[in-house]
Amino acid sequence: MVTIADVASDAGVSPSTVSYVLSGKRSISPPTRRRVEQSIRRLGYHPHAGARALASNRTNILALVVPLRADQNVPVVMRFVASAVTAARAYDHDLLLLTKDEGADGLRRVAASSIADAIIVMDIEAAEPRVPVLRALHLPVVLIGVPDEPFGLPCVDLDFAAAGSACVAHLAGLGHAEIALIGPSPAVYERGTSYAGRFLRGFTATAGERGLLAASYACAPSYDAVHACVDDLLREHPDTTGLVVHDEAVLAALLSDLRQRGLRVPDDVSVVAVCPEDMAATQSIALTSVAIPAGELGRAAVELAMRQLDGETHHEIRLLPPQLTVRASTTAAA
Amino acid sequence: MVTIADVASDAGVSPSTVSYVLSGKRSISPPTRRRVEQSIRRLGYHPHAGARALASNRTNILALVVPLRADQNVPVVMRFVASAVTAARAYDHDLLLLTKDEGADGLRRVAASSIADAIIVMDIEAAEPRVPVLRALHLPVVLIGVPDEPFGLPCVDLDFAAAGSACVAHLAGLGHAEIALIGPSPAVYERGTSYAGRFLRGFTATAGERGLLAASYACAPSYDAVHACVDDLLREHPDTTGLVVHDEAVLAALLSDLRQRGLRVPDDVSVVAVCPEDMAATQSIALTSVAIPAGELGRAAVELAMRQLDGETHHEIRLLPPQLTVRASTTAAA
DNA sequence: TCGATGCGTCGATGCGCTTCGACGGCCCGG
DNA sequence: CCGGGCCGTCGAAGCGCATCGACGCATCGA
Repeated sequence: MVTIADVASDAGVSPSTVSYVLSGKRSISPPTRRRVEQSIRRLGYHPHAGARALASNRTNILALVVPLRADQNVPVVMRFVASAVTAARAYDHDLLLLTKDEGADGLRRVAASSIADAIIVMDIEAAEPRVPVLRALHLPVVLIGVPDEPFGLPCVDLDFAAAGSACVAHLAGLGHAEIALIGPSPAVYERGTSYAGRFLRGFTATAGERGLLAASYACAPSYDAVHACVDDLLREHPDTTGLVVHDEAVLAALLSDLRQRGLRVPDDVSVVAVCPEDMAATQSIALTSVAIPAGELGRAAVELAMRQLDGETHHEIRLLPPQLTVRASTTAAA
Repeated sequence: MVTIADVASDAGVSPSTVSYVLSGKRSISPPTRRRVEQSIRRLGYHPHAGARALASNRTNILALVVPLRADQNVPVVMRFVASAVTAARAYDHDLLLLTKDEGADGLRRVAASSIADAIIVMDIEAAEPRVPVLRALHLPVVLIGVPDEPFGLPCVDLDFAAAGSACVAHLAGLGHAEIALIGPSPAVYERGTSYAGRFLRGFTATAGERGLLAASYACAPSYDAVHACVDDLLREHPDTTGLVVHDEAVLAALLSDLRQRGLRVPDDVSVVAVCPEDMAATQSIALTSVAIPAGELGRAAVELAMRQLDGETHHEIRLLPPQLTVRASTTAAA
């Protein structure tokens, strides 16, 4: 193994000088710096992560706690993870993956063993039980999602209320008078995931302001459940002409179900989806949608973490504004 | 921070005794062990990961290199990651996530900085350029997928040749005489991903043995591409009654396309899919399928890694046998 | 009864790095 | 021409742990 001492003797300097070249914490003369950098490259030196962590109390590792239930929203989680690991690498950090299953003990373990410099937690519930634990950790934390009581913990999320609002406003602008929300499966509501409620509130409030009739359904992501849900919807609100779908897992089934019923999109029903961009574009019809900016969220979360590591204690709640893109699935009401 | 010295003085023993209690590498009398364990629990002691790594040359971290292209096979990757992290935890290890984007340099970095004890690499291509690098790393490595030249590196994968074979055998058994394979998008073949070719070989060989007419198409995962692909298929092989779909991204689009053409599944065409179990069950019709055992693969990969860390150098290539489950999408030929 | 054996525990050492204080040489102002 | 200050570099200490050799005590056979 190549150590800092090897580099030092190769470059004819002391180990501490090499360290300072690497960290930039003291000024080094250009010629010396150059010699050291050459030696580093030539020997392929990389500091031993453990030794560095021991001496500096910094691991250059970010922990990310993700939900790995299969029922979850897999593509969104995956995109989030992808952008987080990329963003972390841009700050010269690595990403350690933890599952929600490990619970509070897992968080304590990670903190106590100094395995990571900060923790990013996805899938935050409204009454998030991990919040007190996270606060007691004395470690930088970033939440993806907004619990009812964030207690000063920094949060990042899509502004779901505004997203619900935007969907309704779009349909209202097209002259639709009766609309319905097809929300995520009942399980999501039961779990108390905060975004579902926030979206629903934005949806309902704006429908009220605009004077629209607005129903709302929760639907599990299976063809049968979707079929039953649409049955209910058409029975209870036969004049519905606008649909807002807040669950990407349901999209394919819904579009297929509508087609089988002879309901054309957008001629008979306009559909607005809340889903990742590329998903909206690759359904059987290109969907007007509010994007779930998983990539931006991942980046933002890492940024907030890094900022805390730099000593800023800027306990903000950053809600990304929704972006509605009009595609082929919505049109003016008849 | 609670250190081993704190535990030691709390329990009235020396630090080394605490260490031996933890590692079990020397025998400790039951009373002492009990006192130490109590102190550990009471103080909430967890060894400092960096210090442990420095002293023992073991990090208790496994690195996992995943492809994070969006075009990829997201649900399968996610399942794999999920099971790998769970399996790793069962061995008291954590999972560090790396992206394929980092390439060979990333592998060298991880190895040189002793950040992980072993590396698991997904998305192996037939002519995998990373194989020589991985061999030179002097670190335990496990490949998910089988390159043309594994050179002694342990591999885990589904036996795709057998899977292709099983699909054909199932359709042949039902009396289908003319079948077609709808394979992954041309991009996958171009990249030289090894599993696509192996599946195709199994498919073709068994079709030959059984005397079936077998065509094969590569299809990108979009509704348009699927439509065009089915156009070609029906024009060139109008008597096809059995379809093997080896790309889960294409499934929903294909089923929807067939329905729109008035082709009923399974009455007019039988469909066998290669996809994760739950995906097969949640399409518009429950699909006869060969499972992609992402969970088992993740577990197996971690096991092979741990085994190498235990000193075994059992450079095996473990191909999991395919499991075909008959569901509602296949029936006897007319 | 005495030496040999083995079990349970301890102290010291070192893993590779960061960081702090110190020091020598240089430049500048008086 | 001399002293003070600054810049660039070095040496030493210590981060928390695993591990090795050593040691004391009890046990057993001769």
